[in-house]
Amino acid sequence: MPSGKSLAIVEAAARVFLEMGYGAASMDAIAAEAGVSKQTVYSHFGSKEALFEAIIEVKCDELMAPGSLKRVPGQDHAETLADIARRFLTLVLADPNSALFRVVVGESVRFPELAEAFYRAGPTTATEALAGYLAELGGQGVLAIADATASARLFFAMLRGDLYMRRLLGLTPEPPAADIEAVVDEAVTAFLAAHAPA
Amino acid sequence: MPSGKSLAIVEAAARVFLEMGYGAASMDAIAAEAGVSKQTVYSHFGSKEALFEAIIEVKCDELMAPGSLKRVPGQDHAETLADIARRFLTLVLADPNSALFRVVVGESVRFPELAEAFYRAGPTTATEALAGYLAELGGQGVLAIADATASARLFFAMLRGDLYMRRLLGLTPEPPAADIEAVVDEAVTAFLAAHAPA
DNA sequence: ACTAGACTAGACCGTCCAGTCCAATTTATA
DNA sequence: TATAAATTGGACTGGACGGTCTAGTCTAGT
Repeated sequence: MPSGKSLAIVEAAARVFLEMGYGAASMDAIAAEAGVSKQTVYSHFGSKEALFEAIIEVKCDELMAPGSLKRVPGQDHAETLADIARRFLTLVLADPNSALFRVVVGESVRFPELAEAFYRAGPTTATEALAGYLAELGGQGVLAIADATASARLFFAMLRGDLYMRRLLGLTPEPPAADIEAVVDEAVTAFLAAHAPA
Repeated sequence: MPSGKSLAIVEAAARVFLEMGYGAASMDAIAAEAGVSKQTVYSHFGSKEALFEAIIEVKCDELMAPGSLKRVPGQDHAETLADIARRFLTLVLADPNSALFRVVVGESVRFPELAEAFYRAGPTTATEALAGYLAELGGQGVLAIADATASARLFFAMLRGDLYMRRLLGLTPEPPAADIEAVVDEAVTAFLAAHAPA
């Protein structure tokens, strides 16, 4: 139960960490951003490391909260896949989330456990969910799926194309929906072609 | 013409920066690693920023030095694509290179020009080279290529799958050739299926 | 031998920052 | 209202680090 103060600290810390990275973020800046004294920060979270870890874990959880795989019943598989892809890309390319990823990558040497937590919360979870759906489609003969997990990974990989790379490097602002749609179309089309049943 | 000292500094700085990241790398550590006095570091490169930029640019150039697209004449297109993929993945997953990428991503806020230089040296160059080849294949009717650049990007995206992600997050050591081969096979197969001529 | 320039070792300066301490003040609770 | 708990703000410590400076060494070339 995050009281007002505690919540303010978490949110401020997230803002500062994601914007400036771990090294460049100072505890004074975080306290100021939270409108709270530094001592209060230290009584809620014992150290900078602990605060950072807490923030990253909270953000990882938030990232996965929107269940990312609610299927609409009447939909055919192409549109369902497009939906999943759209939701994935929108989430992953959004500003605070790509900033989070940048920070986790940048600090993965200093905080390997965080990188692992991120990997579990993100890629692993998403892959497993999609693999389940693909296995189902494979069973129905709608698609030719030899290895559902591998296919799920391939699907997400196809979505992490040039746009994703440019976001990762901070070269592009959050893209408009149309740009995302183009990537989704291309990936879904190619994926379906590559998994057409014999 | 890097004299012995200058070269030692560059190499030591590369090692330290890539291993520890920009923030955690101290100039004292770099000097010590180079077996050189700190003053010498400062007379060769005026500041930490300048040194970092120099190192990253050198590494970006090195990264692209192995021309990455020498085609063997008698080879069919599937094997050529597999070759390109193999070379790309081996390069990109190798230890110093993925460390470089991690650092560039992590510092892309503080050093946007470096991120841009990296993007140009890496993704842009590779994509253009492959797009040229794909356009050729398209012209011959070997593959159905509507947008050569888009297809090239898709090809590389397919290669940046789970293994790539795990390397990015520092969760896995440099993978054995067999692991790379599996990714190559999967990607090439899917890519060919998605671009089969009508 | 003389000189010039690169180099060394390490002291040193100023700054920044994580983390502590504390006296004063607010807030909550009974 | 009285008391306990949480918070504040700001001074402070200790240490790391970027960068400078200096006194002196090493090596060539002349």
